[in-house]
Amino acid sequence: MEIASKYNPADVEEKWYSYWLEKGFFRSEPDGREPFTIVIPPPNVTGVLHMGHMLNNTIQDILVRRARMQGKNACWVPGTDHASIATEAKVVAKLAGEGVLKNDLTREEFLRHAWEWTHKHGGIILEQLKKLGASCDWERTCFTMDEKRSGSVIRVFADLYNKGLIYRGIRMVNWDPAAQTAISDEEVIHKEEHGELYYIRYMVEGSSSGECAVIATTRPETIFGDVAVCINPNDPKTAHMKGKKVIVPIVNRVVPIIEDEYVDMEFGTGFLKVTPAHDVNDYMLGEKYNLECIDVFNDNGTLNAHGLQYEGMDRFAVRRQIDKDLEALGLMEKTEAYTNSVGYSERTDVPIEPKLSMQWFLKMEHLAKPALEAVENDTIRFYPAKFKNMYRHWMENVKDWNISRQLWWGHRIPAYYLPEGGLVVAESEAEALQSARAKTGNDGLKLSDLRQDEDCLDTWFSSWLWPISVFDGINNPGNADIKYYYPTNDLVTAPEIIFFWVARMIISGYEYRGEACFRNVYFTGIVRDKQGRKMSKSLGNSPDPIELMNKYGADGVRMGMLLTSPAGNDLPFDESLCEQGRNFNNKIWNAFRLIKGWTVDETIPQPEASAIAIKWFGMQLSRAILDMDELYGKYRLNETIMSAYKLFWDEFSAWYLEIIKPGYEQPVDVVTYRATLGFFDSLLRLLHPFMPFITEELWQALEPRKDGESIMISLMPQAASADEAYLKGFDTVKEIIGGIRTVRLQKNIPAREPLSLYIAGSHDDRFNPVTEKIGVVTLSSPPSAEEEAAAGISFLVGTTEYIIPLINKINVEEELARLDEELRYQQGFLSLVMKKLGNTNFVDKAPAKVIEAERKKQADAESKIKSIEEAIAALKNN
RNA sequence: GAACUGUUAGCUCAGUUGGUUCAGAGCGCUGCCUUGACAGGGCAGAGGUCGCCGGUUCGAGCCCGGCACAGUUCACCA
Repeated sequence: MEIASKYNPADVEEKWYSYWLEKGFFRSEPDGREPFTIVIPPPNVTGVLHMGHMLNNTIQDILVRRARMQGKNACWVPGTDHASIATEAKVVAKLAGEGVLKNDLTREEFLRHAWEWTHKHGGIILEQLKKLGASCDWERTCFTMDEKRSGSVIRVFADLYNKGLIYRGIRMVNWDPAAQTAISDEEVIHKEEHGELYYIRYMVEGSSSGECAVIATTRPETIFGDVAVCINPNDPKTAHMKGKKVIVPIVNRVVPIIEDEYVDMEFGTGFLKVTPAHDVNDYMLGEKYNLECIDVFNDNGTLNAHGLQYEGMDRFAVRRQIDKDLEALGLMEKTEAYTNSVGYSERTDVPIEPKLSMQWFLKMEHLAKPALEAVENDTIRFYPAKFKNMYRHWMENVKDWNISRQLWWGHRIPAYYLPEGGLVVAESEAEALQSARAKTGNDGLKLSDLRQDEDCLDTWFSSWLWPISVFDGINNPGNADIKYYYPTNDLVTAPEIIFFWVARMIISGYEYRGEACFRNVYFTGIVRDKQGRKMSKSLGNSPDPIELMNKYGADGVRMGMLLTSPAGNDLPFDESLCEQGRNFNNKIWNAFRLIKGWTVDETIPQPEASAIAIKWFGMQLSRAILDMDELYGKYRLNETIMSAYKLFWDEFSAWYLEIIKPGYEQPVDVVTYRATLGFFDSLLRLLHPFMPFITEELWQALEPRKDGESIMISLMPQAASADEAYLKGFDTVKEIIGGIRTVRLQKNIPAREPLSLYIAGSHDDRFNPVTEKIGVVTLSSPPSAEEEAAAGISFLVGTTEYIIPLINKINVEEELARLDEELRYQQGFLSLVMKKLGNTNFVDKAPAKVIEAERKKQADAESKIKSIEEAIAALKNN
């Protein structure tokens, strides 16, 4: 059989993915097995795969594939999110490119465009996940705006409204002037910004002496909304202004000086302009003193009629212009550089504008309680646990959630306004009409008399139901799927959305199922470039995942993503990681080539060394299985893969295969061959969750398989018992061989030149065939006392001295110097130990076990010193 | 401004209740190796005052206090 010396992923990946699909291995239906469920964090429906998705979905696939191989009924539900703001923005931009303005369209027309866009670009990302090997149950693919999910959202809204948890009210909200919608507090990102602090003169009314209040502000463009100036009643600096009135520049509005301790006496001049419509704190002052609220902005961030001659100009243009105009009027005292923090919209990256508007809110305090407890008492575990702090802090200070958005793309709020005022909330128009008639007592009421709320719901108001709604557990709470698959097991997501999504899912889980929505949450890190920058489209520093997979293979990239990404830590991504992954694939490939290249001779006996190697590797394998299980349990996946990596590369390839490898063109005995195939099979299974494609390819080629067989539905190998002493004995063999190799290198002795190796001291003979084969040595006790004393090169393993008689090859001076150095080190070590043992405090207070250990160190050191001294004497005698 | 987390080899990270040679792993680096699975490889090495200062202890990478630096989250005074 001719097998290429390099593994070519392109040849096999598509083949096996199609095979898995065709055989329905990803499909899951409720049955008698233990379920294992993961719901995908739904990517934006029109998004494309980026490195963050690669990491996130690789991890999910590993967890799902492992669970499946543990005999569980694994179900990974895929789907996409309608991403209200993001998608609407894309559609608006696309239409604008065609010269069509959103405002010129009716809601229905706009939604037609949006659906068209969604159908055109939607689901690309799910296709890309297939290339990664994602073993999702594609028949369960959901969309947050498909019929069942939409129904769930509306039902939940109505239910929470009926429970009195949803209310409507005028509040100061975060207004995004680009998207022209309100957004929640969580969607506001504060950024440090270097700006100016403007000192503006507000002349005192009726003063001829030019008396004025100088007000420091960062937002001069809001003076059109000024309705008062506030001072601290305890501030001597401003006390002389009490009771007076000042004139707002440009607007020439006369406003009172009011007093409130809210004003910080240390800041600026001690005067604060009060603009209730455009600042949260000012709004509170406005409420307290019953001040007028003058909104000076249009929804798009330009000034409205209150802005006088500035009407129609953008808020920032007005700021610059007003600076100049005030200067010209002599009312600008000064400006100074000032750094403050400004809220930006997470979606559109424009500064948000505090704005009063009518919005829908969900009361959170009561809902948050069980969700907080669940994480506190580890009913739901976070990996890493450090995120518990963040979660607790947010939950304990949770504010009501603004759930309405002034958008069209999303779930329209099912509230219907009555002609005579008031509203009803209902799951359908028919029900709304019924309720409206009941409420008004007017049976003649028609649907057209009702007006449905124009707003739609926050995207997260649909995704917070995801673990339930994908199993239709809202509409149909008793169905077989939800009963079987819920609660889900693991959630894999980014810490950035812990409040947006994770916390709210937990809340809805308790509200609608009365129990946790998942057991474990694995928080991935952020994928960064070598310079530590977050990978992003705008920076252009993100490699294209599809190209990466073409270059290194899906398995290689999966390995690369996993090798250095502990949970919750950022991943400094570098293509060389994929290279390492690819190299590992190649290593596995070539080990397979080696094994399959052997001819098997059933008549030859099994070499002793092979029998030892099989016994040893079996134990080593068991130990690795236990190790991996423990690491999996702690979600330390990078360490899990490293454990498998070292098992395959170091233990299996470098030791096991080297020991059992028959000579060139020699056959292998059948016992060893069968055992080796068995080991290889186990190794492939252990590696399968990480590298699904190459493991399937080799597993299929390892032995004849029937149609319908697959490594992905086989079971994980189980650990057998391991004899620790035997493993330790083998470690000693490795050290001895290392010693021999070092001597060969130092003395330029070819690796295959046979040598003698004398043993002076205790030695475990069980492994001699291995030592002799790999070390290319003949082991023996020194043939005579004379030989033992004869010069050679010696090294210590433990307290045993191993001597290679090389009298002709050594430089006595050099060897003596080396031994002398070693002797001094051991003597120094011994003296430290003796000092410790001579310390009565230590001897009195330390536990017996520790003292015993020190005594053993002493004995060992003394024994080593004796060996070295003997070697030195032997050299000197020659 | 507050809280939390972290600081161990060139890089990315392990290091359990303080106690055996406990100072580790992978990558990278250095040297040697060209026929026999694999140079996408083999073998052997070098590299660290465990951020700094103090304390507790017979004993500290690990516990306590302070400091420095970094990151994250929250809050925000115009």
